[in-house]
Amino acid sequence: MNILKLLEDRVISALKAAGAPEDTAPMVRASARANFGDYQCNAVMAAAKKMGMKPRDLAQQVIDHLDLSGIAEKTEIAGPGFINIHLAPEWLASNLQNAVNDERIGVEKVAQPQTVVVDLSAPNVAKEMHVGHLRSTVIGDASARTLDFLGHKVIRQNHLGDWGTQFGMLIAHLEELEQDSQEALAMELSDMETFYKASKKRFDEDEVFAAQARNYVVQLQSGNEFCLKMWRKLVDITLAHNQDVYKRLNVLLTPSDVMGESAYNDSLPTIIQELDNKGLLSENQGAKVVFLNEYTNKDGDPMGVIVEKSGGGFLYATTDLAALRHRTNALNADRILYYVDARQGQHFDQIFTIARKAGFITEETSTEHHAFGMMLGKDGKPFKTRAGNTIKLVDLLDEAEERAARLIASKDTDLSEEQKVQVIKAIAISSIKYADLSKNRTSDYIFDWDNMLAFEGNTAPYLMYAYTRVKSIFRKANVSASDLTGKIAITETAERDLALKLARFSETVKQAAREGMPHIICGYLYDLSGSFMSFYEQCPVNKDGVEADVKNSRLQICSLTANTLKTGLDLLGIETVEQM
RNA sequence: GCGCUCGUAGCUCAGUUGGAUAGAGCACCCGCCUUCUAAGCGGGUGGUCGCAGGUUCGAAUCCUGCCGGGCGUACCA
Repeated sequence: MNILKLLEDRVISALKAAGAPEDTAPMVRASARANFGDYQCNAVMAAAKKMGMKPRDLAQQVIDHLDLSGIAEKTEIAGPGFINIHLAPEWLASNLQNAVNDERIGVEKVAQPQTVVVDLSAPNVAKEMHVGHLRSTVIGDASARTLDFLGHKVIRQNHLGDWGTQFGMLIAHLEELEQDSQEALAMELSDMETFYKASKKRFDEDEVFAAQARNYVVQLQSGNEFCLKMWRKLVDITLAHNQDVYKRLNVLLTPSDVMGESAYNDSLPTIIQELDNKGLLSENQGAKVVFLNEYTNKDGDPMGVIVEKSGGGFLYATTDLAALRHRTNALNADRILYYVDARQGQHFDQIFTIARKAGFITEETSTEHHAFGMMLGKDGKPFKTRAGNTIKLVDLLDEAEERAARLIASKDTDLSEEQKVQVIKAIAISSIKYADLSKNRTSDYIFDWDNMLAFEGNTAPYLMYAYTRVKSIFRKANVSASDLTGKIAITETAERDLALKLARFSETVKQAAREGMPHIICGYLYDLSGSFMSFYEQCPVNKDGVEADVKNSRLQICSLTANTLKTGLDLLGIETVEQM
């Protein structure tokens, strides 16, 4: 049950009945503080202004027409004309009861499912994934999971960087290694960064090698079989590396989601042709350019986007246009979401504009660059290691596991050794992911080991811990959630607070899906966990003196709490453990 | 130069798209484990929301101008 939607519908009716203008938005929000009720309507002040009425008079008329019987126990006017809605505990209880018995815990699927293409991760061939890939991968994955949960058709697209001039030197180096030393070959390929750097070194230092590398670029692009075979090898090795990382990160990407730059190769001339047919193409200094009046360059002239180089090669704008066309025509996308660095904002603005003009996407296609900020060092400057490199993703994960292991060692637990290993992994990976997911993706973020691998406060372990506490109650109670029957009653403040939070899951998930912002779910789950922790302290379940019906009621609240936490964490791609 | 973006507590971040007294975590201080897991709970200290104007019933949020950081600004991606 989406409470927000329900209240909005009722408020709209009441506003209409009170004579408010047709386009008046209901403006129902969760109340800022408890004494303002559970939800508040902020629409009256603005509407009254338009109508030339006193806000409080209009508010009274809205309340007179507002039918919330059985839902609210009290609606009142406050301040300049707010309408505060206090939900009835009985209604909260019955709402909760429905969710307990619903396998989707009260979250309806959308009425009109869309086809949503999610562009995420996009690592490069022959390079290690580094921390810079974390946001795209993890946030994109969470958004995809959330859209999928709501019933949309989600198509993940991993736009792999698998094409370009660097493949000449990579192929030449791979060939050398295969002939010279199997040992060196195995070693370098176990860490793609080493291989890449060795190739670069050869290219810079050896003229003969460099000439061969350049030759191979041409060969590869003209479809030479040997070069293609070597190229394929590099791609496969990289994909295998990446797949290990995805698996470790609990990210739902597979090799079948890979649609790399090379996949659009053959359609690039067609793109140019179609741009030309539409009259969008110009020639400038030998290059083929689309000029856009919407943007200006340094000299204040219309900005040109080069789609074909003077030598005849294509650029990433061309590839991205081909991808847009493919996603619209072949994949039938209603929405296309790009989880890509904010630095490419202008690039996406441009290609979206061109694609619309060229008809590669329709008027209805929603193209959204879900940008995220850069990673900065503790000094607020772009992040680098002492050696000037970025941190490899695998190194980050290793460090996290070491820290988690130290934490577990310091705890007095009755976990088996086997369980400990599992818990360490779950906590380590979750902490890293949560550090990224819980922040508003649009701003830059400071990379700091301690911060990223924190285990207290608003972190994944806190949420996971809340989950284990609920599960612990069920172990002690010695019942399974499915055996629970009887009426839920809400009497204590902590129960009411928890019930309200549980009821808000639906509206939260929908908002997060709409905006592609998993941090909204994080904030919600943290809030929910906090409410549960208070409930846990104040409302005993298994202790002596708890009446049977109270115990039964609380167990059902616990059951829904557990399911909501698990579901919510799953939408974030975070695993739960039963004990920790 | 132009464009985009950010500036909120000592630090890291929220702030429901213009709502009421700006919220969390970390750090610091005080309380709570013979009672369902203390990775926890309760309480406290800490703010001129970069600065100055403007818009209006109402601004951290919108507009303008400054200040400061970051990014982008056609033949890399």
